[in-house]
Amino acid sequence: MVRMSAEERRESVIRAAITEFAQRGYYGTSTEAIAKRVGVSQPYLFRLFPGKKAIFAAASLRCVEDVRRVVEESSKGLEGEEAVHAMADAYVRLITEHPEKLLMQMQTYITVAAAEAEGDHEFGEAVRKGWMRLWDIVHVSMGADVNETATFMAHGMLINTLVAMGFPPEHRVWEGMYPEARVTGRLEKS
Amino acid sequence: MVRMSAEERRESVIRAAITEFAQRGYYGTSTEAIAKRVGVSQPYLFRLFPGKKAIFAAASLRCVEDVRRVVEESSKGLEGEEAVHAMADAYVRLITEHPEKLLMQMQTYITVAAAEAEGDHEFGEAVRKGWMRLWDIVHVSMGADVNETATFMAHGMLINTLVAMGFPPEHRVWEGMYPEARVTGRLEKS
DNA sequence: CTAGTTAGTGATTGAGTACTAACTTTCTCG
DNA sequence: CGAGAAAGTTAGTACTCAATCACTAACTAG
Repeated sequence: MVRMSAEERRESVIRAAITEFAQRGYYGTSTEAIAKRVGVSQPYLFRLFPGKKAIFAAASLRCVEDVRRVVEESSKGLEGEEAVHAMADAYVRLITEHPEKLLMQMQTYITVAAAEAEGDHEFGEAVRKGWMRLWDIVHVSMGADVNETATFMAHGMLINTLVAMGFPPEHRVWEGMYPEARVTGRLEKS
Repeated sequence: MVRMSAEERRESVIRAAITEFAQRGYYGTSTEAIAKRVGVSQPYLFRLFPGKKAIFAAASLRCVEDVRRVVEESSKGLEGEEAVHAMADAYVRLITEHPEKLLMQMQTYITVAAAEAEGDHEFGEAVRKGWMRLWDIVHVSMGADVNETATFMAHGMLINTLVAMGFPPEHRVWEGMYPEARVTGRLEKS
């Protein structure tokens, strides 16, 4: 048994939670599954986080932040066409190497909707804030054209959807997408 | 108590299942919640469907089909710019009047990913087939330009995402979208 | 060494859940 | 009417899951 500081453990929990929640969603994921992946007893999660929802929220926000960071860093110092290419490339690489982050994003969107419907606006507010940070980064990188920004983000959402639905890279549905998008492959079982 | 034919009941179950699964996903929705909404005892669902998964699949596929039908009918006899406008308008009206169908679509995408990861390709195959039918309708309506088709679908996915995340219609994130998209409002608790 | 703090576990509980089996009610039609 | 089929119910099983409680093991400062 490896002892860690609470802060380090929380990090491990967040990473494990992303892969678990990504695959089976909030309700489909048991806290025991997360604990097993971390290598810790299930009750101990409740020392590190106040409850299951808090774990999900932490995983969600981390994911949003990861995407923002990757896109931001990829386009640093670039402008226009070059920036677009770099950002698209970076995003596709992220979700190719970490498909769980793609699914976690989609789980997040849906869960925001559910949370809002139940009167919890805090989670949604945080997610929207993270999204707008990403939006603004793309926006300035693209020369502050709202239409182009929207189209760029839209293609990102389409990539997410097609990958989630399991369209293989060679499928004709990928025609008409940024050519980089095609490298995106199948989701793996983990 | 109103007696119905099994076929009629199945229809009611599908409608109820869409609203329930849309909000809380596959695992978050109990068969009892669906039965309550239908106005029937919970075990009776298992006479009408072989199991919970079958109910979800029926709800998913119905939703995909609804979208396809609405888009197809809206663009009938139109071409190019006119068809685009009509389809966008029809889609936005559909998800404004039936927000549950928007969420159910997103639940479907995620659940396909989960099903594929567990070795069930049947469900995914059916969903992809439905999606391609929609794709092809849009494709021919838009004059068979793959880039435009992809961009159109992409904007649809972005609308889904923004609505799910709860961005209000007046939010600046809607700038740069088709103007029709803006009418889309908040999801309601039902 | 000792006292106190931090990291972690095992046992349990109470609520919920998908699904089955056996039974009852209502409709239909010769 | 009477009988079979179709529509529906009640009761129950076997199981899972988030969260709590009371406890132990390991580290650390004086």
